[in-house]
Amino acid sequence: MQRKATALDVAKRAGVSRSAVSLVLNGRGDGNVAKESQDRIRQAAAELNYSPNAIALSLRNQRTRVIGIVSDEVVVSPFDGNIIGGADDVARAHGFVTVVMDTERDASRDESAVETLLDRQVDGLMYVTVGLKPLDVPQGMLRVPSVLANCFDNSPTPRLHHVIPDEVSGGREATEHLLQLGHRDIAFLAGAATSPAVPLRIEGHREAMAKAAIPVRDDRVFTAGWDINDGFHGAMRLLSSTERPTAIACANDRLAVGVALAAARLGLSVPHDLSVMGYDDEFRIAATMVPALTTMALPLREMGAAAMSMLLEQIEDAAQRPAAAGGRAGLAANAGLETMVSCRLVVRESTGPVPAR
Amino acid sequence: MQRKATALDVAKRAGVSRSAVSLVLNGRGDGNVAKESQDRIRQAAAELNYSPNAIALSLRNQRTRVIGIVSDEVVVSPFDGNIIGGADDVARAHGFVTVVMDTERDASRDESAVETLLDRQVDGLMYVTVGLKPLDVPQGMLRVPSVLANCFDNSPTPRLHHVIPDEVSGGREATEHLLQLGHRDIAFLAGAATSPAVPLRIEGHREAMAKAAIPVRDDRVFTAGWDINDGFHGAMRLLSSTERPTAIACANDRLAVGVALAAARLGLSVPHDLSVMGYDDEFRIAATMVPALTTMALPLREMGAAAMSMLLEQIEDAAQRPAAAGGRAGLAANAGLETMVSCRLVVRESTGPVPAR
DNA sequence: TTGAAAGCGATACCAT
DNA sequence: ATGGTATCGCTTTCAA
Repeated sequence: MQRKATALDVAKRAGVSRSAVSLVLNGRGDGNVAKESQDRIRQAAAELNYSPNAIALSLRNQRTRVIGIVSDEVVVSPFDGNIIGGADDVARAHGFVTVVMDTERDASRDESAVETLLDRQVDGLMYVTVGLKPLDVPQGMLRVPSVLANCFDNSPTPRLHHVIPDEVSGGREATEHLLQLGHRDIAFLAGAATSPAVPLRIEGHREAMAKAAIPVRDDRVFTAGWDINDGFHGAMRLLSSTERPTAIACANDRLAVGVALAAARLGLSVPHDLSVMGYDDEFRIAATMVPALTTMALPLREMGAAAMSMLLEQIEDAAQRPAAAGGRAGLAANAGLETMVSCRLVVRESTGPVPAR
Repeated sequence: MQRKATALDVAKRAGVSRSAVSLVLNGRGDGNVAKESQDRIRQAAAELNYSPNAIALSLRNQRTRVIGIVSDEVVVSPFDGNIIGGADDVARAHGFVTVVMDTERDASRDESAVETLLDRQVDGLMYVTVGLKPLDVPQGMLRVPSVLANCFDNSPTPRLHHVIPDEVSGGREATEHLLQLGHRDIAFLAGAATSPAVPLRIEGHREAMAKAAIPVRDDRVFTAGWDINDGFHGAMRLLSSTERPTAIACANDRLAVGVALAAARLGLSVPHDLSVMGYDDEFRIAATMVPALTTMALPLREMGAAAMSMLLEQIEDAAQRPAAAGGRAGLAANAGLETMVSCRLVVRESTGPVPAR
């Protein structure tokens, strides 16, 4: 509760001026301050347990070293969470702190969240979404360096850089894995039709099938939803017919749990009678399922890290070029506005060779 | 990228002094500033889209309206996340912003996270953990108003207020629900032995059984772990014997998923042949399981909200009594250091009447 | 009713 | 080598 020591306290104790304290503690003592004074200053600082007041620093330097993150649904999601985790790692490594505001899926709170952050003079802004989606970029994000993670600027002329997973190749590689195991009759249980990720993954699936010269049956690919019960019902439909697929690729791990449940209920063994693939490599689900799920891991932490690196670079650039040239020049010079990060196949126990006829 | 308007800009535009602007915009215009000037000021502010610089405000007022939250594992957890969500709601309603630092289960980062937050002059601190646990309180937390959520001060003489769930009654009510359905042979699949929540819930279970005058068999209560596979193996052990329990209460929902999986594999129908209970009401799991899980919901948001209210009160108190009386007086005056929040039974489809013999 | 000035904590320039 | 001073944006007291 007692007040922290200030630079003035340190100066008094060391018998020097505030300026000297500032110079020494910022490493520019040599050549400016006598060695003896330096020692006294450092000792005094240590004794008083001095560390500079970040607020005063921010006001003075006109940079807060704070990055604002707006998320549509962090708090209940291992997805957003991991993106933010990856972003935070990078930020911390550069001496930045992140403050995240969650709009809890209420898009009308976007603008005000951004304004709040802007009032606090954040050096940059990042918007993170749970699932891949187009975003109506809040106006305020155009006023400071900003970046998008897992979403993209939903405007005719995109203005912000975004980092997204490569869903097409994710879908393709998932199917390729199954193909390699000898499967020919592969069903694809996609997520909810509203997600832009869904058509992309399906596209990947079709590419893989085409390459293997296997026709894709219409009744083997459909949108189900994202939850366990959706997977369960989809699987029941797929598996009840006599002519059932030998493998089911799912658009996320919870769907795969539902599929496994259905299989168990039908007396089908996974992976012996049926191979099941997940997607996401969801924490606490995929690795501990029985059997453990083969899945396509979303590169969440990498995405967050990439987005933050990008953002920090922009901020650095803007600081170099003091208030000149309209600010966005640095970005325009970039190769493009899009960074795609690859998904990663994780092979576990829920997939296996196609059963003998 | 262009600089924001300051109070000075507004003053110039309205043809008054900065002081006038400050007074009017803070609602103390009447009696101090001419009505005419007030109008001009408000209009100028609107035109310039003025909002005060929160950093300058913080420095001036010596309060930042920022609450620092340290968490051991937010980013991948719906648990911490919901506590923080509840806390953030309350903070926002009072004009505060939260900044959360995640230590990612590395306790050695506690102190430095707290120091970082303290350097940024947070008005208060809150520590949140994923599971109930004793906490070695970081020194820095004693220097500003602080509160603990889902953890408690692990020191001979606790100093910080904490908010935790009432695990004993949670365990008891779960078992009572099963008892009411007619079950007599009830197994209890507890989590990992290291969690302090486990003995508490078991205690509740025993209380309920005792009240119903049913002896608890030693082989019906054991610690399994927290994951799907743990539930699966525990259930296989329980269900393979000819004399199997008619109900299994689990210490979390993922265990229950494992149990359901085992049941399906053994050809047992839930809830017809076997009732299964979860715990936590985990988002995206419990409600969408097949069958949907009856579970004991942890009052996460309520806990976060209660903790934040508590904290904000402390901060208010401290502000009233300017630097006087050693600061902690307000807390000591409190009834106690502990707030317990009840769990809530959520009945869905995985529990049913005991099967006829 | 209004404006001038001090001060919050730190940095950087400019005299000395 | 050293210390005084202006400055960041804002609130608040005090004099006019």
